[in-house]
Amino acid sequence: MNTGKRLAHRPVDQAKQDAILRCARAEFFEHGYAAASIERIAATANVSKVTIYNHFQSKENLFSAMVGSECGVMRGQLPDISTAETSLRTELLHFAQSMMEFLSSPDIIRFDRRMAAEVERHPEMGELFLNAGPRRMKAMLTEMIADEMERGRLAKADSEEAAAHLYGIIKGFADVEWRFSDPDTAAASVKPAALAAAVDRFLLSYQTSR
Amino acid sequence: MNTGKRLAHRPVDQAKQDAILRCARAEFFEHGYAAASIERIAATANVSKVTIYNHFQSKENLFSAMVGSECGVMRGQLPDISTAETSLRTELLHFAQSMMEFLSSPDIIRFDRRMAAEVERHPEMGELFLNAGPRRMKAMLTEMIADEMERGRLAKADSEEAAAHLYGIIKGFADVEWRFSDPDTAAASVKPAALAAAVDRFLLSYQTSR
DNA sequence: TAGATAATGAACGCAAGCGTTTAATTGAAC
DNA sequence: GTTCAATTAAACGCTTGCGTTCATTATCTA
Repeated sequence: MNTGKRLAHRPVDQAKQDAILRCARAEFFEHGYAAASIERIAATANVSKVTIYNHFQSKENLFSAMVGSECGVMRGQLPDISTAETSLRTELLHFAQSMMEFLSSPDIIRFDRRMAAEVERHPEMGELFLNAGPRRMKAMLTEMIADEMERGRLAKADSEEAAAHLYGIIKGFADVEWRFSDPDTAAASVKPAALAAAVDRFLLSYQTSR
Repeated sequence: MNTGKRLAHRPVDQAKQDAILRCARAEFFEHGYAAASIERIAATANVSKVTIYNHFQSKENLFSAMVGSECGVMRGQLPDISTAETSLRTELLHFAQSMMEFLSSPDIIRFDRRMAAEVERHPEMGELFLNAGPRRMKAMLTEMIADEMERGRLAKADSEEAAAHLYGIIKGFADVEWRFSDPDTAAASVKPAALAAAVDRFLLSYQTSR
């Protein structure tokens, strides 16, 4: 029977697959879906156009694959929430810092921009992205805050709501500026003093009274 | 000499101008700059393609004009900050309400998406948009908060920073969800209770102690 | 009514780019 | 070495769409 067993004499070149996805990412990010050119991707990846059509079946498909892969990468880069034993303020500051570093990285900004634009044509990709990024981050943050409430370092309240408040107070207007300015200078606009101020304001309304 | 004096015998049809801009808006919003079609705009606006090229000179130009006009419209729709004599909490609630209504309207969400995507190719339009919308709102909010600090209903602090905190705590994760989901259902997700909670948290850290 | 301008429709040249086909070449597995 | 899928380059048909030209029609002012 030989069910599915590969008897082939030449395996697929995985390096090419990766190169295609990498170059597709760059092309789609720079030009958007419609204006992206498969032929340009092929040229950049040093690959024949036919090879692209053999691996992925269409432009649509290639785009989906790229987004899926990118979401995977993003998942691995989400800011981690420290589990070290420190003061609450230090813990929150650390989160604020790594969250803002993450959100202000040019890659994430460009990805965010493109996804927002393509959602009109591909609503399911919006869901994909939300689940891989923002909602994941929200869940992590909510859990961390719920823990702190349990532990008594934060006043008991709706942890999901508190997570949104912390997230929002840290971001302020920053993300808006980032999305409409040069992504390569975004990270530089993150001021540690502002992060501290935001965290302190959050603590003022959520910290348990002593 | 006849300096600039119009001796013409048939005036430009302003209605057509407007129709073109209106349809251009729809086309650009739905397909993005690259995939938008001048011919489709002409057809939708019941106008000859040549007429479009007579009024605007190129696709680029038409896009710019559309964005400029749209920014003007947006300016006129920004949430107003009440000057009525009410309690601080009521004032802030009113702002929160109208801000969220504004930001969650499908038009604004779609405009935001498209602008973010086109900024890569047209950085100056990002500035245009920022100045017409977000920065304007930030300035209004900052002023309102500075007034309240002056008046003593809010504790003295950096008013710009406080504006960012208020803006952020009200928004929470909402704008992210909006940007990547169906714009037509966004407005429905605004919960008055959540607005009140956000405003109350803001007041907890900024209201003058009594 | 005459003269000038606005608007139209149809066709054109041109470029880009998708997705396919073909014949030829490469290279790992056996 | 033989085998056979993976890969390639080149060309093709096809569609879309920009921006232009031209002859024609509509509409306003004087």
